[in-house]
Amino acid sequence: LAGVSRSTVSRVVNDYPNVPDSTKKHVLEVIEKHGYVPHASARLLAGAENKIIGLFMVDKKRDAEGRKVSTSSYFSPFITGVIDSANEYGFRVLAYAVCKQDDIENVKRVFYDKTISGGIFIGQQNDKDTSELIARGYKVVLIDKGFENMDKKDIKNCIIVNADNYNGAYKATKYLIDLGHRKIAHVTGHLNQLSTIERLEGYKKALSDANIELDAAQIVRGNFMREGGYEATKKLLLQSSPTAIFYCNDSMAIGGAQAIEEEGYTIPEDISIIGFDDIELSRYFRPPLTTIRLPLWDMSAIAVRTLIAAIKSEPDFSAHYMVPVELIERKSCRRLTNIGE
Amino acid sequence: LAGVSRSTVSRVVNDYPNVPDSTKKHVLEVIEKHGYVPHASARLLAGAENKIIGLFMVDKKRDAEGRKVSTSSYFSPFITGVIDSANEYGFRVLAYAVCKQDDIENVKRVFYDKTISGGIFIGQQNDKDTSELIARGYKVVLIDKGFENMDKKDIKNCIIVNADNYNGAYKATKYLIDLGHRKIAHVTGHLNQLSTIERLEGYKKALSDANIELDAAQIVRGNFMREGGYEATKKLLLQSSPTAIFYCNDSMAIGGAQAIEEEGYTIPEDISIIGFDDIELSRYFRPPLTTIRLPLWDMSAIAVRTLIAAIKSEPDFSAHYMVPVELIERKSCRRLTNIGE
DNA sequence: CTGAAAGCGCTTACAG
DNA sequence: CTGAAAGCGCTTACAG
Repeated sequence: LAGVSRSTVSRVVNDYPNVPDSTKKHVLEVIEKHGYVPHASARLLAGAENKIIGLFMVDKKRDAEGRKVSTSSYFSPFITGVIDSANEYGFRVLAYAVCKQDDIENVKRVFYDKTISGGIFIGQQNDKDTSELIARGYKVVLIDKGFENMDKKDIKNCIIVNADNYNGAYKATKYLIDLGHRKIAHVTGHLNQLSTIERLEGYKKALSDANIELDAAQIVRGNFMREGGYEATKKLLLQSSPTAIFYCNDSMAIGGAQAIEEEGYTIPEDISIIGFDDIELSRYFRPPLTTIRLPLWDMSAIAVRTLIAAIKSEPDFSAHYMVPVELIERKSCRRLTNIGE
Repeated sequence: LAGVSRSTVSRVVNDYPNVPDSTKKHVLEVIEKHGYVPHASARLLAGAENKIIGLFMVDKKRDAEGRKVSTSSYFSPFITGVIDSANEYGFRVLAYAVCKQDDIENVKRVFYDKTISGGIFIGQQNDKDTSELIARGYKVVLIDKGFENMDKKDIKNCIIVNADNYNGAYKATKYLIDLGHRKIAHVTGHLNQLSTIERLEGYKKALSDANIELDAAQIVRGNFMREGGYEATKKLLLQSSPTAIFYCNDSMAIGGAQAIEEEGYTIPEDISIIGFDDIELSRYFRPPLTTIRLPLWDMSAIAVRTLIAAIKSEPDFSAHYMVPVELIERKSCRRLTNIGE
C-alpha cells in the first residue's frame, strides 16, 4: 500500500490488461523507488505459476576419491544448453547430480514439494524412479532413453528426446566402408542402454547393406568409459585384426587409441578409428578424432521448449523427438588402398 | 489433520524435540501412508529456512551461433563440485549461466525475491553487480576474485576463494629453470583478472630468484582462450626465441602448441610448454601437458561449506581462502642439456 | 477500473 | 506434551 492501492499492485506486477497506463506507471515508479521485489514463495503459494525446472544428471560412477567427476565432459554442453534455453523462457533451473540412491530421493522430493514444475533427466537412470514420477503426473523429459523396458503408460506420459543413433552408426560404418575398409570392428557401450543397441544395429545394417559378413569376433563389449575402450580394444586385437574400429562413443575411442598404440599400431595408418558424440576432447586429440556429432545443444533446446509447453498446458503432453546427427570428418581414418590391403 | 492433530505434524516434520516417540511414530506412519510432502513455498513463507543457493557462472563469451559454450571445460568440475557439496548439506542449487547484462538482472532478482539464500560466482563478473548484492547484505562468495578493485566494505562482507596463483606460477617457472631453461617466455591472461596478475608476479619472482633477467620481449598478452594462445605464440616466436613457454592457462597452451608446430618446432624437443589449471583435455593432449593443477573441486567444497555457514549465522561472515596448487608433471617439458643449448 | 476479503499451506509463539 | 490462533506476502475471484 505504498501510495495508491494494493491488489492493484499485484495486477501491475503481473501485467494484467485491465490497468490504465497512468496508474500503472505510477505504481511502477513507486516500486522502483522502494526497490520492491515480490517474495517468490508467497507468489507461488498464492497460485502464481512455478517457473523452475529441474535438471538431473544421473551418473552412477565416481572417481577414486568418491567425487562425481565423470559427469563432466559428456553432460557439459547439455547443462549450459538447458540453463540457457530455460532462462530465455523466464524459467530457472535447479541442478542435481545424482549418483547414489539417496540422491534420487532428493530428486523426487523436489517434485513432490513443488519446488519445480517439471524436470529433465539425462544419463542412465533407474526406470523405477522416473516411472514413479511419471505415474504421479509430473512432467518429465528423458534424454537418450529407450522404450523397450518402459511401461507403455509411462511412454505416453512423458517426453523423450533421442539422437538418431541408428543413422549415426550407419553413417559411421558406411564411411569406413566407403574408405575401402572391410574388416570393421565395433566396441559397444552398456548393452542396457538404448543408444548402445541402436548404434550396434546401425553398424550391422551398414555392413549387411555392403554385403560384408558380420563377424562376431569383431564385436566387443565396452562400457562408455575410457578404460572400457582400452580393455575392449586389447581384447579385440587379440582375437581379430580389424583395419578399422567403430567405437560406440568418443571416450572409448580415446581409450582404445592408447591400446592400439601400445600394441604397436599407428592411427590411422594401420587402424582407422571413429567415435560417436564429438566431445570437446575429440577435436584436440591426436590424431583428431573423426566422429559422429551428437547435437546436445539442440537436444537441450528441444527438451526445455517441450517441457515448458507441457507445463503450461496440462493434458496429454507426451512427445518423442529424434534429433539428426552429423559425421565430423577429421584425421583418425584413412582410405585403404589396394597396395596396403 | 489426518488422524491426530495438526501443528503437531509440523513439529514432527521438523523434528522438534518435544514430541513423544509414540505420537511421532504414529504421525510418521500416516504421512508415509498418504504420501504427504510439505509444500516448499508454504514452508518458506511461514519462516522455514531457505535451503537453496545460487551458482552463477559468468562468461561473457559466446560461440559463433551465440551459444554459451566456452563455459564448459573450465567450470565443469566446479559445477558438479558445488552441486555435490550443497546436496550433502541438504541444500539445493539453482544454476545460472550469465552472459549478457539481462542475465545478471535475473541473477539479482533471484536474490531479491528470496528464491535463494546465498550465491556463488565464478568467472569474470562485473564488480558493480556483485557489489550491489554485497551492499544489500546478501551472502556472496566470489571465486578467483581480486581485491584491488574492490570496495573495502565489500571485501569485509563477502567470501572469497582463490587458488594460490602466485606460488603456482612460481613453481611452474622454477620447474622450467630447474630443467635448465633460461629463455622462458610467458603468455598472460586478461590483465584485469587477479589470476593473471598473480601468475605473472610468480613468474617474475622465480626468474629473479634465479638471477635471470626479465626480458619484456618474452612476455605477451593473451586472453585465456585457445585462439589467444595461438596468436600470442605467433607473435612471441617472431620477437624472441624462447626454449620454454609458461602459459597462464591450459587452453592457451593448447592453442599455442598449434602455433609452435606450425612454425616448425616440436614440443618438447625444441620448445617446452607448461600450462595452468589442468583441464581435462591436458591429460589427453599430445604431448600430455605439464601443468599446475587448480583444485577446483576443493575450492567448490570450501565455497559451499563457507557459504552455508554464513547463511546459518548471520553476522560477520567474511572470509578469504587461498587454496594450494600442485605441479602435474607430464610430457610437454624437457630437460635442457648443454649440448642442445 | 479498483478495493475488501478470503485463502494458498505451512510455522511459530501462546496458552493450556 | 499439544491444540487454537495468527500470520508469512502474495493472488484471485468478488463486489462495487
